[in-house]
Amino acid sequence: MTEKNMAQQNNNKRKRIWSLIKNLPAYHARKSFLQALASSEVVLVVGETGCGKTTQLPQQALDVGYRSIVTTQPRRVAAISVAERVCLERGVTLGSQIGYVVRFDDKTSSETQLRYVTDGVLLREAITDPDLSRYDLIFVDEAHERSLQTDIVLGVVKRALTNRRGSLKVVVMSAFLDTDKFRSFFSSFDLSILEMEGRLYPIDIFYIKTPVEDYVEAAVVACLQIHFEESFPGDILVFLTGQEEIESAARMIKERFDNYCSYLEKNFLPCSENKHTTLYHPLRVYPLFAAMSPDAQRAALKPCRNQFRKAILATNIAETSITIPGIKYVVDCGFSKQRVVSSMKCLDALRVSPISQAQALQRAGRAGRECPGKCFRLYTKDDFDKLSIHPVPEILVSDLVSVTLQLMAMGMENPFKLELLDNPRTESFQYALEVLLSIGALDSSMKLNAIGKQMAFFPLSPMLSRSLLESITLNCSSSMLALCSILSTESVFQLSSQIRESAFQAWNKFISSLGDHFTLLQVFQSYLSIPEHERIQWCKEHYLNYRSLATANNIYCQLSQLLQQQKYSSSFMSHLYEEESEQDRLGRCLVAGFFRQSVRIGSNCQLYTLFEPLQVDIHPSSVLHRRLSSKEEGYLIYHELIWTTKPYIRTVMRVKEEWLLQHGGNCFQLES
DNA sequence: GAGCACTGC
Repeated sequence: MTEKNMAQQNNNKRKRIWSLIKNLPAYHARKSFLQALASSEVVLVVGETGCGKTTQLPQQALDVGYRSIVTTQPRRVAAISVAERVCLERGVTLGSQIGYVVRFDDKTSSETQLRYVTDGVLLREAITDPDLSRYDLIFVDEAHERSLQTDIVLGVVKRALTNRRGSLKVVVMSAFLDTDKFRSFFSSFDLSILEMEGRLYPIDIFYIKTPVEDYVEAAVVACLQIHFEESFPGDILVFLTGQEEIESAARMIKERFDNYCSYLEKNFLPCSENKHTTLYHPLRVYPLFAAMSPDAQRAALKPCRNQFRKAILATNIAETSITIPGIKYVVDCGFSKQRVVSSMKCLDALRVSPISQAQALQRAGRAGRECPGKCFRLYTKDDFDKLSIHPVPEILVSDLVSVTLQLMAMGMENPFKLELLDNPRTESFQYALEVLLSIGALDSSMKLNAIGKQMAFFPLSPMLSRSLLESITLNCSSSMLALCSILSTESVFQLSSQIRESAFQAWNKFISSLGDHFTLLQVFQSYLSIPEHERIQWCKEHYLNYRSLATANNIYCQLSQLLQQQKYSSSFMSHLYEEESEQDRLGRCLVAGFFRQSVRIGSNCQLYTLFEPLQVDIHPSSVLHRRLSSKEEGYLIYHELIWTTKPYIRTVMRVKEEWLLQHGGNCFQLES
């Protein structure tokens, strides 16, 4: 028999094993899952939220003798809460047989056989163990969300399957799956597909008859209509796109509801409490978005015991991240803010764009978790049909510098070759390689060098990693650790229009004339000097975001530990620039990581980026905004470039020309 | 003088 024939026969054998098991009730699912697992290398499980796939299937695998199982989740909270639930179901202590690992929190031990992890954690493990050899079974959950990390995990897992034929099995789980895509992605393996029945209650979906111009107005009307016409109890969840929309909708609902109530009371109702409550129930409005304080978020989630009806106005944080009890009605505006691909490199732009059908289903599903519900879509059925079925995979619109470094650290010399569900444009990878080369992570043959390996070791952006490594050489790593930590977190300055004056006054003492980097460092170092139990109060007094600072502190501790593990030899350190101030040395380190993001100050404070021919402005939130004198010359570096009404640079600092010359990766030379 | 959807190591 020829080789070709043998290959063909093997292929046929695989095809025959492939099976499709449709809509299994839960009691059948158990048997079928174990059969599928026994006969295939890859199992795709499709099932809505609540079908028990995440909690039940890994336990079944445990019961039939798999001894090292991992289940990945895109989000921390999910990994933690699922692990806790499974432990409760089995009556075992968290961290013994079953545990979880998320950043800053490892609840596993040597006896742990089933671990729930975020996919970022698994990718980090893959750097030291690219074939994931410590696991015999890997579950990848929420694959339909197509997050950057999940897509990369799927690529790495497929590679491990190929390298470890026979000793590894994979289960991909999702709510609604592009089955064909996943089937062809895993076509070289024995594959089973399992569909499990969800436990969602039926949801009636209503469309608007004619398109609306202003969906915020439409959402307000819909919300009030539901309140007055639909049965009580049952809370309302309204999906809008951002803080501004949510706040104005909240104002409008409150206003109109109050007006209507006083109109009713004046004209129809005697002032009797009883009659009052039988004719209409009170309505309370709660905003919900990520930037809110945890206290305010909790208020929106607190059950109201049917004393009034809640209307929660949320961003897509309520789509996946936060589950709100008591929701019976969903209003969906059909839009969300999404990152859009930009022709310009390293430029973020958010735009309000139509959601996908999958997202619309997800939003509607929020109405049927506890009882039959209703979903009111503020768009026509025609418009729904025109929506794309699946969301744009994140990998197609993301910056790949970090991911490329990680893949190379796993030993892939050519990350282009990793098989992925959707391949990013070649330019994205090429750009990533170009960046890595220029900041010194690659040698001239484009292979990862010692510095690059070190950079991948830290959970930081490659540019920050580069700055951190430079700071070891220049003997200022302790302050750089703090700077890296605070630069890795979201904004610490809490903006609110009412308290602007007093907030600016409170921030004044932190401000550094060099720019935002040292201002932030000043804030963080002051925060660290405050006793722990006084920190929350201190943040309140200074209008600072406690959550961000606490996260920065966690990162700071993690980075310090990692740095200690590394034990850099003294040959790594130099005595260069010893006579300079620490600030100057820190500046040099930042330039070593971020010189690609440098800007020349031209006449009249016109700013031009040096790597892309682009004129930019300093964002009004920067301490250097309007602080450059009209005759000032020189250079700046920035941490972020964002496109809103025009290109803005955010988190900006002044740098010296000689720093660019000496730490700019040989990209600069003096004009003759 | 403008405005930051959401995750993650």
